[in-house]
Amino acid sequence: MLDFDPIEEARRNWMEHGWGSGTAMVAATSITRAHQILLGRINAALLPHGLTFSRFELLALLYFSRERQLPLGKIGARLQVHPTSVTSLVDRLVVDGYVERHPHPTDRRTTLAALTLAGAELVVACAADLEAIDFGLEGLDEDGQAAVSATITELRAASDGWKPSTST
Amino acid sequence: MLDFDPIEEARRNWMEHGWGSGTAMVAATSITRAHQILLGRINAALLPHGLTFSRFELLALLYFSRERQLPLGKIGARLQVHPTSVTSLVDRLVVDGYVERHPHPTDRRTTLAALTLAGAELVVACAADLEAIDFGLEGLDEDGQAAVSATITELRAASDGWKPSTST
DNA sequence: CGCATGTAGTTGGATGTCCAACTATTGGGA
DNA sequence: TCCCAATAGTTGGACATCCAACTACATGCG
Repeated sequence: MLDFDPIEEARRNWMEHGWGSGTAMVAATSITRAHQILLGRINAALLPHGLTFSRFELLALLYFSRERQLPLGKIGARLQVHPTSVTSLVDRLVVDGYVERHPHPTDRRTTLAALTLAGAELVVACAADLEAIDFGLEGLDEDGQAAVSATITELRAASDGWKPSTST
Repeated sequence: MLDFDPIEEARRNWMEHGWGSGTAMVAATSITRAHQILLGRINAALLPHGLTFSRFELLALLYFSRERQLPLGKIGARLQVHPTSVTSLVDRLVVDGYVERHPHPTDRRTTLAALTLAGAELVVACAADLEAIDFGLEGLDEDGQAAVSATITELRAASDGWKPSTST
C-alpha cells in the first residue's frame, strides 16, 4: 500500500514538466479513481445477490416505471448507456429470471423489458443493502456527497441535453 | 436526447418509494456518469494517437520516473490498477512500440517496463492534446474542478492508505 | 402506392478491469 | 541447509462498455 497520494504526486510531476497546472488532470484522475472505489464497494455489496451495479440500476429503473416494464431503447436513454449494453444486461437478467422480454403491442421493432416478481423482490433487498453501505461513499459526509453531486451536475448538464434544472 | 435530468428523476423515485434520502445514490450515480463522460471525451481526443486514457497514464508515469522505467508491480501500485491490467496494458504498448520489457538486474521475478523514444514523444503530444480539451472537463470551471478534487481526496484517503495530506 | 429514410435491437469485435489459479523466484525460519 | 511462505507476472474467465455493421420494422414524401 502506498503511503502518499499518487494523484498529488502526478500533479507535481505534471507541473514540473511544464505540461500545465495539473488542475484538470487531477480532477479527471480523481473522478476516475472515485468511480473505481465506489464500483468496487458497491459490487462487493451486491455480490451475495448475484447482481452488479449496472444490472441493479436497470432493475431499479424498471421498478420505478409505471407498468414495471420499458422499451430497451428508453432504458438506454435513462441509464445513459449504449443499446448494446442494454441488450447485454437484459440478456443476463433474463437468464437469471429477474426480467422478461415482451413484444411491444403496436411497434414490432420494440422489445419491452418487464420486471418479474423475483426481480422486484431482489431490487428492494439490494437497495436496502446499498443504503446500508452508503453507496460506497464511506469517507464522505452528506455535505461532501451533495457538493460533489452539485458540481458534477454542471458537467452533466453541459454534456447531456437538459438545462441545469433551475428548480429546487 | 433527454430533456430532463435522469439522476434527479431517480432521486425523486428513490425517496417516494421510501428507500432513503437518495443523497448517496445521487452522488454515486453522478460520479459514475461523470467518469463515463470524461472517459469518452478523453479517449476521443487520444484516438488519433492510437492511445487510450489507461495507456496514456501508464506512459506518463514512466515518463516521470527517474530512468523512464519501472517494475510492473510498482506501476500497478501507482495507477491503482490490478496486476492483470498492467500486464494487459504493457502487452499492447509493447506491440505498438512505445514500451519495452526488460529483465530486472537483480530480481529475476521482476519485469521492468521501459519507455521507448517513440513512447516519450507520443506522451508529450498526448499531454498537450489533453490539456487542450481540459481533460474533458468542459462545463466545469477551475473552481469546480478543484472543489471536486478536494472532496474526492477525502474519499480516496479513506479508501487508500495515505493520510489526507495536510499540505497546501 | 412504394421506395428512401429513420428507428429498434442484435451480433461481433475491441478495450479495460477484476478475480482465481498457476509458474517462477526470493527469502526467512526450523 | 532445506522447505515453505511471500512476492512478481502471466493466463484464462467473467463483466461492462463502446463502435461498426446488420436485420427488421415503421414512417413519410413524392
